[in-house]
Amino acid sequence: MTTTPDPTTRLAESGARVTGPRRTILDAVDGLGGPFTVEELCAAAPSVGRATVFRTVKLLQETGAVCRLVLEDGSVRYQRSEGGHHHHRVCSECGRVQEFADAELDRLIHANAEVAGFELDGHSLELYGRCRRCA
Amino acid sequence: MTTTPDPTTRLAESGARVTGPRRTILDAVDGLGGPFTVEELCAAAPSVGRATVFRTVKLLQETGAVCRLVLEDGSVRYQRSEGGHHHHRVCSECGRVQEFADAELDRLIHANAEVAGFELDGHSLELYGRCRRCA
DNA sequence: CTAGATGCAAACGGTTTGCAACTAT
DNA sequence: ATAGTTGCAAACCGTTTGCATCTAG
Repeated sequence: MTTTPDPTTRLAESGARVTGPRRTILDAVDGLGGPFTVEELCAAAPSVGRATVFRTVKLLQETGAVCRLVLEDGSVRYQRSEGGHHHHRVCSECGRVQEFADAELDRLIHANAEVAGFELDGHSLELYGRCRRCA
Repeated sequence: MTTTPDPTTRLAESGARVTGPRRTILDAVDGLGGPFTVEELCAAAPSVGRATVFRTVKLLQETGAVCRLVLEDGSVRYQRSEGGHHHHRVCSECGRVQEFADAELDRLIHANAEVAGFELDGHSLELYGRCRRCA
């Protein structure tokens, strides 16, 4: 199976420094567990400046440790990620978000693009509803 | 086939008034043709106040005459829509966006949710790449 | 006639930036 | 030693709001 280096390792490997504030933010992300706004992350890591939180979230997105997700109403949240290509199931009840991959779905998406003569670079798919626990 | 009332009719049917500014905005939307930002729409309808443009875009979204779309980089644009459930193929080259529906894909998405015990309310799917003309 | 719509300008919330001080490597 | 990182505050940008005026129905 694919190795999923921990966020700190990812940072180092991407050439970024592993600093105090960044560790603090990574801990806060783990602590939050679920999807979070930058605002919430700031609250969870009060010792770190706002600008640094924004900069770090962007950095973590680039390294794949965190992924951006767009809720049904268009608002933006982030969440700890295993990285790689995946989609989301967003629960409108508890707010939790499941990552999932579905090769069959991806295949069909590629087929759809092909038929339309569309040269596919990427795609995003988000499911909205209630998770097993909340349904 | 499904009747797709023109935007003006939609407005009237939804109980909203058909006013001068709203007509101006609808014309501007048609004039722009492709996806647009509110900023661009303001420029295309300079006689209408900014706030009204925002309010009207929201209104048009609600009536389904216009749909919101999220680009790969997370930025938001709007575009004239036929309404109803559909997905998008976004061309990164020319910026054009094709609406499409794909029953087979929708079926698979529902199946995916079902297997996961997820009670699906809705979903969004956006394809990114280059359209036939640009590829 | 009157509820709904408009324009303006001010307020807003989230995000970015310039810069001088700091620190991981 | 030095390029990368941080904190702060100010700037920014897209969007919303309060309010007095106007107008479609």
